[in-house]
Amino acid sequence: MEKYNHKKIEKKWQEKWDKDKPHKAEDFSKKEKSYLLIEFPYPSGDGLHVGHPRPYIGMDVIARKRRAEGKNVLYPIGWDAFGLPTENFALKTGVHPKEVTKKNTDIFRKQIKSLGISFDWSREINTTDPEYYKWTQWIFLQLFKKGLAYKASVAVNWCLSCKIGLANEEVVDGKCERCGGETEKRQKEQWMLAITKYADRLDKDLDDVDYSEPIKIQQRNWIGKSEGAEIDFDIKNSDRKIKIFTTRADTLFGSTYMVLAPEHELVQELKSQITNFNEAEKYINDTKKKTEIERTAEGKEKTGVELKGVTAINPANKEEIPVFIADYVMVEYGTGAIMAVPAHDQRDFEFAKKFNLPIVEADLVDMDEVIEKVKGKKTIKYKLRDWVFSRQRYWGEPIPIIHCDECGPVAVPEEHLPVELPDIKDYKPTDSGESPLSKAKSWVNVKCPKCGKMGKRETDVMPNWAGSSWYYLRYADPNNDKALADAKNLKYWTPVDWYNGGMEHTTLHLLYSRFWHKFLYDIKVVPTPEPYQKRTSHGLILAEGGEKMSKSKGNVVNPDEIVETFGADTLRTYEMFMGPFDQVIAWSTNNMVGVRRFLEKIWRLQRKIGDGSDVILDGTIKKVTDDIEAMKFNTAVSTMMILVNELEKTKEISKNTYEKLLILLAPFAPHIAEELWDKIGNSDSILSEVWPKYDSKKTITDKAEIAVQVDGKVRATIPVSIDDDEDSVKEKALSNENVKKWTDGKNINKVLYVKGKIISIVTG
RNA sequence: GCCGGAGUGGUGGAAUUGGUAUACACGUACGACUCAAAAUCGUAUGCUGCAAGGCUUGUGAGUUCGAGUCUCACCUCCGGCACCA
Repeated sequence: MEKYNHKKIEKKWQEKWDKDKPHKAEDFSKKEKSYLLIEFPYPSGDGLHVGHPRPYIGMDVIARKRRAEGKNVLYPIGWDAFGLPTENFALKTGVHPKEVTKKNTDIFRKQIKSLGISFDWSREINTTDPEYYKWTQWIFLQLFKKGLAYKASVAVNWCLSCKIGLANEEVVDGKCERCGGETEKRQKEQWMLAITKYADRLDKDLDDVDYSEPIKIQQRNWIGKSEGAEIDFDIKNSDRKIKIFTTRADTLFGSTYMVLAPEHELVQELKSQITNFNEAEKYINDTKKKTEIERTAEGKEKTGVELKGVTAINPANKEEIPVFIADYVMVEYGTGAIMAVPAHDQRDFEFAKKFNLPIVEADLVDMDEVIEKVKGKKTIKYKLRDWVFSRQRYWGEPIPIIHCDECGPVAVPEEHLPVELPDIKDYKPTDSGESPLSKAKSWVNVKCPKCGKMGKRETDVMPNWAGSSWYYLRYADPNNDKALADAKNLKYWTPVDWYNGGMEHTTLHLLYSRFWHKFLYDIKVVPTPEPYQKRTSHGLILAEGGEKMSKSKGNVVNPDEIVETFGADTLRTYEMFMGPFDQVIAWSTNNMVGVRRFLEKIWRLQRKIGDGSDVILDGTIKKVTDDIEAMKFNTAVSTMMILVNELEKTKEISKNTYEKLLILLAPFAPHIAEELWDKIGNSDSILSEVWPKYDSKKTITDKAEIAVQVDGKVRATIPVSIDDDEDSVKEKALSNENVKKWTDGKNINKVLYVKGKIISIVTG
């Protein structure tokens, strides 16, 4: 018998799959469709590390199994290739981002192919391809036409080192999500997408999809739906009112002062009435100067200034109460103003203590009655903010808008799409925040499509989340030049049946793409209200010491080396076996050895094929089948290991048993499965084999033995058969020698028999 | 602070959802094969004890014939959110 030579085998079958394309999905096939999706990678210059393919392998196992079950599986791949690292690398080396991207995707493609993932490579897409981003721009224009893309002057989170404005979702602990650098607020004209218009549906429709519970909860928290009421407070000697939002209208009687956000416009409007306006103005300017980190780092110590001369009237008890500005109230949320109830709110309490304000317990009253009495209005507020969509960099999709002095922002006519990125020499970002594209004068200066006068192109580009917000639609029809995808294709393939990705994208990509999809649904481009029927997540793979893998720490495990020395099948099966799929786990090359041994055992089993009787496989088949669908890949593998250990002990095994084992193994270790399938005399590929069925009656292991407990402790096991009646089993248990030893001289109070499981004897 | 998730051998982890805790794998020890080593195979391996037995799923209580699993309180770790009214 030849030795198991993974290099030879894996090369052989990968070349065959490349040629025969057995993983190609068929549009409009009569078979039941199954659209499986992983998050398409960003092709970085470093290539893959061993953690990247974990989700690809997991979904590949499911894809291969479902094909064997007769489904028409779409399992596609592409490249999310716009973004900063490529641009930064290009800036450093002088190589154009386009070329960097080409080089990186070539490396990634080669690496992924070396793992034998069954992607349908005929549908490969790339977000930086003009034929692709043409449709990203097209979607933007539809948003623009419906008023959901608009330009506004907003305080954006500005990353000082990337020199780029960030969306709220991209700021973590006041720092840039990408580079970890400090951010500050800058007032800038930005393109915004009105995701808040969809807040309600993005929250509510989570009821209709099969996402894992933590994902739903995290999205709901981020959307931050909060039901309450808006109530107007009169201002003494003024016809203006202060509108507040509260979820606790029932505490209105305990409101002893009010707070406006420093940036609240009412502060300026009441200027003439405020006797200490200089003091207030200084506080407002100080607040503006603070970066996000400073504002939260100073944290708990409350600051503020009373607006002297301004007195509000509590509508519940008509009491006159003072009005403050303080930075613990945010302009962006609610109405930017609050009624403070120090007896019932921790923050108000701290503030009241510091400023010696009265703390009054509110009587328990009915919320609805109070709202009605003070003529309040029930409303719902969300924490979700509109999406800052402008980026002042080069390597992104140009926003297809032309600014005209006469007409304002005008959409580029659809027949002029794509607006391609101009080739420019200098695409360095600028401190002023002006996009590098503004330097391409001949590109920028164009005629207004509406009036024909000279106008200027928008020079901001889209964020890297744009192309990924709809890519799963393109896979349904990747080469269409009339539409983002043909309606027929979308009707056949969408929604995505199962989408697996990282938990870190829950409030970014996942939410953004749900928003775009809902919009496309509203304008009747896509046939379903939700893009993804089911969403699961995978755990990160850490380095051996339990730290995150990173180039700088030098602890990156390269899959190429593992494939070279152990083989792709070992790598694949180990990544499935190492632990629960959704859990963070540390890499261990030592532990991987066990999986290699397992595959070698299967390899050697081929010698034993002979007259052996069929081993009852039903239990194994059921367990592997169910575990794969539940993503419990680790126990699926261990179930096969148990079977293989058993087969090793027998002299001869039947061909049928061995073949079934190979079919079960194939989704995990496809190369060795194909090779062995071929070696034992099959002319067809194992890929055309049908997933084995099991007899569910035979999977119930009618245990030959059950345990006997005396006073809660197992004292014996006795043989029973499924037909034994209760009394005879009890009789058998009580007459057992070991049991007698423990019941001797005691009263037997109770004997319980749980069929097929246990006998419990209670003595007194 | 709030919202999730998790604590099981020397290690990664199993446990049919209330029914024989520690499957599977790594590691370790001993044995077989070998001149030898590697590979492979076999046996053992939660702790304690010569043994019978006792103890054991982060800690403490509770429910139950029976708890890793359910309830309450607490501790620790991981993830998310955070002056959000």
